[in-house]
Amino acid sequence: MKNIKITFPDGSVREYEAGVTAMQIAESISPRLAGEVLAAKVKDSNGERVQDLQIPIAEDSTVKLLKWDDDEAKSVFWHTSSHLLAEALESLYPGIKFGIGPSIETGFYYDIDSPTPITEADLPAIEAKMMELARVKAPLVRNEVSKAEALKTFTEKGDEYKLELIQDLADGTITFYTNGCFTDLCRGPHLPDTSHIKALKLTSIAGAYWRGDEKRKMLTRIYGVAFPKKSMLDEHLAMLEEARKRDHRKLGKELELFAFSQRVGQGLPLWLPKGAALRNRLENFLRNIQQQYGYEQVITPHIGMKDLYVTSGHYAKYGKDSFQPIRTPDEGEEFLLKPMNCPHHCEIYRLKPRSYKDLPVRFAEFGTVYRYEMSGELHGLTRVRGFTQDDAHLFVRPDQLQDEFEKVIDIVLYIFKTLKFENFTAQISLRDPVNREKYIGSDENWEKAESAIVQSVQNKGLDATVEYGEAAFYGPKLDFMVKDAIGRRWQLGTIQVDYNLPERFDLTYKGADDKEHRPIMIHRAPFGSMERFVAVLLEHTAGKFPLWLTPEQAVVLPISEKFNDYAENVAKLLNNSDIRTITDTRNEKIGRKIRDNELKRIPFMLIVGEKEEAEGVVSVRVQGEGDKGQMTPAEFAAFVTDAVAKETEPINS
RNA sequence: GCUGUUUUAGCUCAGUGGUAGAGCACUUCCUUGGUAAGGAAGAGGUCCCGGGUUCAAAUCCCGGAAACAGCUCCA
Repeated sequence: MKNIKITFPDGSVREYEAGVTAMQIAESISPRLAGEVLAAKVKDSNGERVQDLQIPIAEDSTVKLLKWDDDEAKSVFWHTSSHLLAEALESLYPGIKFGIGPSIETGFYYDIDSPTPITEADLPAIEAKMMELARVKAPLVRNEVSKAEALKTFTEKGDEYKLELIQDLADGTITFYTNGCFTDLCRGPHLPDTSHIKALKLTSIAGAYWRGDEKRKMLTRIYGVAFPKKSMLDEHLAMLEEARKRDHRKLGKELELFAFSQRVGQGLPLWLPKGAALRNRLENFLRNIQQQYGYEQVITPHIGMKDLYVTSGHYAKYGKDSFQPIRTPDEGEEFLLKPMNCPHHCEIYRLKPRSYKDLPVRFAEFGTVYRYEMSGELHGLTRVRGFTQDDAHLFVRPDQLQDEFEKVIDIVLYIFKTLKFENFTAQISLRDPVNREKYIGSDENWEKAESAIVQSVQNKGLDATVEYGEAAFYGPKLDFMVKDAIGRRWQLGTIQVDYNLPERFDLTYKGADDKEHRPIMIHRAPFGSMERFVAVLLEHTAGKFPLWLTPEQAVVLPISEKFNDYAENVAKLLNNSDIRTITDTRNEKIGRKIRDNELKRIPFMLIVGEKEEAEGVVSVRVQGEGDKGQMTPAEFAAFVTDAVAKETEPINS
């Protein structure tokens, strides 16, 4: 028997007989490893792949034995869990048909078409069945089958969904996996057997269109998550519970930042006094930065003639699915609520002839726009029908594009740094290479714009993913995404190159050659929208905003009503020094006042009683930390002012 | 928009075909205190909206709205 060399991630090499399996390799190293290993990542002359532990390895390879801590192992684990779910469903609901059942970021799901409806109430019974089946320690058996065989199997079973999937596969690449009585069309890989699954929870049930197509049948999707240890499941559920407490919709209500009213309308947020003040501070913060970068503020109306959007091309694309035109007493006169600010800004650009020496021109506006999002899409402040973009449009010469694009990246990164957003990802969105007809503009311009973005990202050392097919219909873009409390991904900042609108609005500038040239437009919004940004900020900070942003910075707590006057004086003094200070003069004990104000997340509590009044000081308590000793109100004001300045240090220092 | 669930006091939520409930918050009174909930009394409701069934509907049925989860969509 021939020997092969297996190289491990640490560089060490061992020899095995050809045909050894990853499981046998693990066993040869240690029994404990053999117990923990879930799958193997094998790299040989055919490339790198994750595969079953039982697949023989025939040639010299690099092998990584994957354990739970590897994300790839988790995927395998959850993929097998979805097969376990299917097995349980098939035994509980005879005649059930299956769509697809993959692993996802945190868990797995299976799409099913059941003859009897399955509801949330049925989930515990399904969980119990799954655990029962898992304990049997059924191996997952891999079988390679021909397309004809595969078709025959599922024709007999009467599962049209699997048949449709098989039709799309090439002969010779089809594999089945069987666990217990359940056989599924599946590429794998899988766990060696189901006994690794020690704890699981079916988390939710919802409809999902077959193959993601809203014109096709809606299947039932059951979501779940599974773990190799019970304690891991408990931890995971506790984490979800914690995350729910950070939900911006809950915090926004508790902290009285924003609200919705059925009478005002769906998806139309009402900013309450504290929320509005917070938003104003954010806007001023960005205004200051933009001023340093040479932006000019403009203000444009909330509506525009329908013709404006016919010119921009938006009417043709979105007209039917938007808020419908506003009519006037004048026959045939129609206005649209503005769904974006760019057309208005283009008109400002057009107002006078521009010279190449004037460029770049940068128009910024906190512009409120209205989009008729489908009702099922609305979500707290992250997806609304009326929102304010921190919008700006830069009109640049081709030779300025790169530099301007990079400066916008600088602004976005500065904002994220100031607000301590560390877990963002950058995504370059390019055209779908197949469906080019979805996009307007010439190939040449698209290629220039796409390469400008890719180059800028490289120059800034940004780690960005590239997504094809995610570009806007008028140009490619760079988006900055963050995750919310429960792992949903939202786009915040966006920078988009646009060759299209300058064309449609016939924007020009006079070049050094005395000829008319076409400027390039950059749309950009570092926050994305004020609404979404505040939502994400709320979830990131769990409502404990940085000092410079927080609605109330300090609250004065008198020990008893006898010191209310002193408390009011201290608050007045601090407010005069621009420290946002309130008082709590309720007839309550100090312990009660501390508790209530801790829960309101006010950063500083200033406790005043007999001692403090006599000495003209306050006792400072930091939210979440406790007593920090005494200082005079003036010292406290200086301290806070200094802390605020540090949080919002200007870019150039 | 689609599938499913939900909607009861300012908030969080019990509840039942026959007089509407709790805790917190609120008001008043007592208490005047030293670092995370002092005590008592009181007030507060279109039980989401509109129809139907019934002697009787907040509860059952139908329609609608909104919220939530997911899908689809996102200039």
